[in-house]
Amino acid sequence: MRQSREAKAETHQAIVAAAARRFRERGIEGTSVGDVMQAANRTHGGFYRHFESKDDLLIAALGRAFEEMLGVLDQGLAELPSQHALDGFMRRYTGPELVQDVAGGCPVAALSNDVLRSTEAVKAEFGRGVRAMIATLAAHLDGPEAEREARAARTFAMAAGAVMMARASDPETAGIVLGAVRAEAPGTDRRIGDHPA
Amino acid sequence: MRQSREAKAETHQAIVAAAARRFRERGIEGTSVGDVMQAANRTHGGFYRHFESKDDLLIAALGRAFEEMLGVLDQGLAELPSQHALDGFMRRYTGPELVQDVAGGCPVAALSNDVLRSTEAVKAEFGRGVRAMIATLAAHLDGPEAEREARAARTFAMAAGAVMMARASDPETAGIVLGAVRAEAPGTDRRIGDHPA
DNA sequence: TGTACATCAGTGAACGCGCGTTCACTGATGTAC
DNA sequence: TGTACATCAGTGAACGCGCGTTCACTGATGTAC
Repeated sequence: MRQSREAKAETHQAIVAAAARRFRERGIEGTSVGDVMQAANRTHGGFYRHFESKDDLLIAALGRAFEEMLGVLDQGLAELPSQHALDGFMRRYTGPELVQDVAGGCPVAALSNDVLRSTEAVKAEFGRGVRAMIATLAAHLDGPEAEREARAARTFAMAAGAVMMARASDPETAGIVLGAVRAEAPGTDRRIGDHPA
Repeated sequence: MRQSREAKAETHQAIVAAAARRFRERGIEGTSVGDVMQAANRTHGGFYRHFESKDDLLIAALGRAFEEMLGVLDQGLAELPSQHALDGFMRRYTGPELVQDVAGGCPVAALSNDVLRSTEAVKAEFGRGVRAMIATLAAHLDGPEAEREARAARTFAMAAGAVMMARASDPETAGIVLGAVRAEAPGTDRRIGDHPA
């Protein structure tokens, strides 16, 4: 039974939304087309009316996941004075709420290793998301533009690296890593080799 | 034809060495037991004389990969004065040699997302490796002990995060991220929100 | 030290299973007149 | 606006394939005497 244009668009969105969560939660290879379609309350056969391949879906799902994450980021940064933007970001990004929510958390922290082994098209979409994250964070800082981007990129790299390491470790190790980046002097701006005051 | 104890030990090491590279290169789900055994010049059926399961092999392979990485780290840090240990580490870890060599590079940068979705036993082994990396780096710093560990953990998180993001992105984005953490003021010690001098 | 036998490392076929993708089919939607 | 027909969204069976694991078998190694 043919569905209306609206119904098709709804299905499309449901598939992308389900995929954006599943891919983050279970990884690319750990997520099957059937899983996604079931989560979207459809049968697997209809999948190819919407996407050319699983990779095609992955690209759409990455776009969606980054959009969601940029929303969380913007919301968290909205009311912060610029001198607290970086540590506000760091505290939120490495906090239990986002660390525990793999399916709804940052695609960088959930899928970097999977995307590494994907096609150039997937990496291009991922790179677009990474630059959007850095740009959004940088927009909340002050100082010369090139330097704001670099500071944003360093903080983001530290936050994402810490979350990935913590999630892949036992709880004790996770605590050490997250504690270090969240500490009273978490620093992403002090020169390497300098000693904290 | 039964093999001698020595021959068995040789086979065992060959399997672990092959697995340590394959898992990093292709991921956990992307690496089959057959692949590994072929790389070790054996047939797949003999695998279960050495390991109880693929997960059991993964644990051994992680141990091996961390050992290799600790060797690289120690070697790179050996002749550096302590005030340059962190930026020496950062430059080596984020340099093209290690970034491009996924199979022989850091297991954290290659497998964090895969391990995240593995069993507790695998995470425990991974956590052990992470702590060993941090401890080795911290041993080359000076200052109070707790603070050395925190600085080492922050730098390691930033380096690993940057490499993971860069590998999963298009070359342009990779350049931005790696450039930021390798910049003349790469800083992992300055307080968040401070402006560089 | 020599002999007889038990052990077991490694082989390669086979297992059941889930995967991505294809396909014939259905019937409601969209379109041409 | 009404009618006749083409389109195509969604269904569910089927495809070929590679996976982790098991198994009967082999013959050299290890061991008991």
